[in-house]
Amino acid sequence: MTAQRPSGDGTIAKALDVLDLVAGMQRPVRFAEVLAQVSIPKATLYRLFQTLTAQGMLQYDVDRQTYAPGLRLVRLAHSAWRQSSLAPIARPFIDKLAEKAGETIHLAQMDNGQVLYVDKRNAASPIEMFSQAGKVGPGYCTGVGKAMLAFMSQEPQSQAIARQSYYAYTAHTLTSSQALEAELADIRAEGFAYDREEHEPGIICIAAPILSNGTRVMGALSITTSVQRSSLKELKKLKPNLLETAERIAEAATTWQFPEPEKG
Amino acid sequence: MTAQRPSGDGTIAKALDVLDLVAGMQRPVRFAEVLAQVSIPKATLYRLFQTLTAQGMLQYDVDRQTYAPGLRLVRLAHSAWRQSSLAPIARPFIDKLAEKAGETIHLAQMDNGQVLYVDKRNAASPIEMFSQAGKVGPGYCTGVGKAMLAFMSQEPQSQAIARQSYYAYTAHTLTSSQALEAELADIRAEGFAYDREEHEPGIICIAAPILSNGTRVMGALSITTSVQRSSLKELKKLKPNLLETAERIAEAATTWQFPEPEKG
DNA sequence: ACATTCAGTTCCACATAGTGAAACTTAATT
DNA sequence: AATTAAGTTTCACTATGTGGAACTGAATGT
Repeated sequence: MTAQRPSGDGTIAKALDVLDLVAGMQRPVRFAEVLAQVSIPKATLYRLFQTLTAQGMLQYDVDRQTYAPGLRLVRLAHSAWRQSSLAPIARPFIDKLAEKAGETIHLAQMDNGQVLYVDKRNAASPIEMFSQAGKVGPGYCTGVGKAMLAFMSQEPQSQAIARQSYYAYTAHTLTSSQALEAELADIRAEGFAYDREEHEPGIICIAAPILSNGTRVMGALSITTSVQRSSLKELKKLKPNLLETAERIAEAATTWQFPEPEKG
Repeated sequence: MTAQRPSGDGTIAKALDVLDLVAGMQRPVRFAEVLAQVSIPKATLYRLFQTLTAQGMLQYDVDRQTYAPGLRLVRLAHSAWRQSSLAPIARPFIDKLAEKAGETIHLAQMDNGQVLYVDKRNAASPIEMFSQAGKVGPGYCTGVGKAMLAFMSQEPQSQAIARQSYYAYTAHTLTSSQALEAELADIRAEGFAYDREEHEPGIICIAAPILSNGTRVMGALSITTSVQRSSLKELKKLKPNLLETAERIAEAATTWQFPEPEKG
């Protein structure tokens, strides 16, 4: 529930861990709350907060005496999203897929064993901002998560598998690394993944990995629906569309290149 | 063109400055490029890059040998946007205004003298993701920028005014702090601001500040259109709607409170 | 009104952690 | 093969961050 990155050494790592912690609490937090969560002496933590606040990475609410992640992050993330995520490249393909499928599309990438959603297209009710991009989810019980895990290379894969919480969100959640590994083998064989109400009751999806050169995992793409609206069987009909879109995105991503810097 | 925050001391500040720089270049950059821009010795910069990359704040492209802002930022920004921006609170009001106005709505906040867009609603073509939130713009020649500057308190205001670049984007851009200050006086008197094609040719807008308790600037709201579609005169008719929405948002924001932390 | 507690802040001797000049390796260029 | 430029490693130095402890001040209890 605590430690996130390898981290450990370095002032910067420490500062970022604290940032992560604050962000992870999902609401403004008091100094003491954080202090209780970490094994950093009071004075040190205090100075860290000061620095981060001065830097705009944290925002201090004088009235409530709470800290929350600062707006500077939003600005930085804008660049990150544009430059390092698949979202800008994938956009046109996703739009097309969303239209054809008439269901919600998710685009996700791996971040530290977790699923990081970088884009979402909802055929029915459009527009979801940062509220969706940047969201994180579990790797072991989401379609995109499993699709990515299945195709990761040995080393990071086993790390990621070990890191999962295996919390039983629903009756269908895979709750052990053994169960997950078996499932991942299937996914590798089939080339795509199901989410059989494993994360949220009633919510199902099919997901495909986005593989550069057919090997390295860059992300995953999913079509989501509910058991009320549809069924796994029905959903599977979209498999060709999903796989094709995933491939197209992979292709576009490997080709993609930022405009060369002009001299001067 | 270089220095951004007060910064100066502290390893963390240095690291974040570098991050800002990389993000600011808007494309993946090579080590040497950055080295040329900063007054940090090679070895030090090198270690900074290593640390930031290890932390997921930067992403290294092995093939191209370039660095870009990392996905960890996207995750962090998600929290920042939800907790520290006006966007989640303002959303319903903006939706309503967008519908009524039939034009594009921007929600912005101040970040370090610059305008940071935190939300955008486009009546015509929906959906714009991170591509819009997190975007920055100049303070002195945008509607939202001027609206915020006009109502800032003495000290930060003069700082912000001093920091503007006064680059002439168009023939209508205010290109001196004097001209800007005169304009700001008008805006204070009127309670809202125009953008008379000052940032982009053909693009006009009206903007209102969002003031907590009628004084402290929290952000600004604008209705944008083009001279082809409409006119300043036409736009002004929406002034009451704009002002009312801004007030409503301010009200909601001051009332707003995160659910209290549960014990345990 | 006084005592108690707890959150937040400041202090300062100490040493860890970051620094940066220089040397080195590697890859690209002539 | 010689030359340049980009990236990486080394190492002595000390600036920077550390953390125990003492202080302040507000809030709660007696």
